[in-house]
Amino acid sequence: MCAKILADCSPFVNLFYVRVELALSPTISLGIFSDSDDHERQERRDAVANRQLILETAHDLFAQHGVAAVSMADIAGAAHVGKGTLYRRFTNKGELCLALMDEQMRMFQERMLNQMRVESAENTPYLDQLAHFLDALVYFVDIHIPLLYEAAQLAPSLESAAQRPHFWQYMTVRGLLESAARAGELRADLDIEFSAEALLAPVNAQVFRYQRQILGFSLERISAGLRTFVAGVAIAA
Amino acid sequence: MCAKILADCSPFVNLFYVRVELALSPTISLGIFSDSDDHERQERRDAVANRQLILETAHDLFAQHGVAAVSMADIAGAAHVGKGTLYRRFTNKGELCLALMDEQMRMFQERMLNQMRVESAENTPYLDQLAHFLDALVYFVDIHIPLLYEAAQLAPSLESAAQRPHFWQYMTVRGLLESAARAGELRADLDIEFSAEALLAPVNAQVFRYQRQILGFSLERISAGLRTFVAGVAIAA
DNA sequence: CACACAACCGGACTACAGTCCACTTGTATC
DNA sequence: GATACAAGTGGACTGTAGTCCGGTTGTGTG
Repeated sequence: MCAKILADCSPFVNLFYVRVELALSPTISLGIFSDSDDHERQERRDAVANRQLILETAHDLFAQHGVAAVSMADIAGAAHVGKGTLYRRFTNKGELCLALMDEQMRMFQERMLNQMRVESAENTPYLDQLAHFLDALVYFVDIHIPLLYEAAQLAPSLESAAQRPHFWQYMTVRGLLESAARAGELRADLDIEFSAEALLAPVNAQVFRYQRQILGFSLERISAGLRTFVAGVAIAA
Repeated sequence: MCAKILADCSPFVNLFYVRVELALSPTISLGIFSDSDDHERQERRDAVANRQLILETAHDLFAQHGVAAVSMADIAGAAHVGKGTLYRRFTNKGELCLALMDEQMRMFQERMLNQMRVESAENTPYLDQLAHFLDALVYFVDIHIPLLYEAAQLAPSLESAAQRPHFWQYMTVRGLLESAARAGELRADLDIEFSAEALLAPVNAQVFRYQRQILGFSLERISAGLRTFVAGVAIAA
């Protein structure tokens, strides 16, 4: 599925951005690009209430004891809900973690999208836009690292939703690199798809957490380092 | 502990290489740099036999059913050994996976060490050495990715042994970058420690597996991409 | 309003990682 | 060879993720 979306995508940042956002919206489970009223049989009212209840309960428990220390049974218990109900709403703990940051993720995407629109209008070089994006991403990831890390560890299958955060990041970076290439900002020989992955690799939850907690890198340092690597893919000035 | 070793380490590649290897040898559990006969009370003969038996059994089961599909209980059962015994030898599944590739890892280190010695003698630029190292690493990681991935997922604590493979890779890359810096091959502003991490990030088991299995990148492609990124940290020619 | 059925719910159940501890055995010492 | 005890051993036990299924309830249709 990812591959299909990827293949279909228009190279224009703004366009595919919105599309990706749509495609990955959790309320629209099927019908990838159908944009409005596919009333795919709504969730029942009690189910919606439960989802909300679970999310709030999980949020509180996570805040109180840390993500890793809270079990699914704990959440179900605290929300006075059976485990079956919990797992019907969120197929695994990683999914729940992702759902918990869904709204903020959405806002972050929105913000980045806007920023890129503005910067494009101002003719900011695409590689600068890329650096700005990565900078913002570093700070965003740092805030949500407990949830992101947990989600990454508990992803059962590789194709699964745990890759969702990574996916739009990838599409964005790739889009910016492609734009940069068209604008002649890039070294000619560059493998854009690989480069997008490589630039995002240090922001992978596992890698990022290691850099922060074991190596003690500051956010500024990581961000600056990434900026250097972005500069590395530019044509020699 | 890692931090300490790291701090103490001589910047000379060859030296710290050997030291790291020594320090991380699984048979020498304590006494980090004591180099020869600390007869730290040997394992009992039956224990040694069991370790071997377990390793062989695990190897066979993994080969037959895949790493993920084999449980610790399976291994214990097939080896006619209690779970207590199994866990006394290998504190978790990740540790067992690492032990399983210990010898080949050792040989790989040896090979790389030799190669770097030769290339240094021939005055091969350090950045070229680095590219060669990363190239070899990509192929090595690919062979052992099932074990490496499992080990990475099952690492309980960050400081734990699961970082062992990463650690010497890091020391090597960092050492090469430092040598390159001294030789004036590097951009002046470069953050060497971060760069070492960033160059290795695409070889992180999770990231690497994603690139291979979902994105379908070939080994050649990854290797070539990394080479480009190494070139990116060089001074403009 | 009554009916049907899909969606929902709770909690018992399985499978697995990892711990614990009472018991056994190898080995160093005299 | 007898003794002491550290090291090793097996398997019962705990805690957690995730599945399953019989019973319940909300909602669209006549």
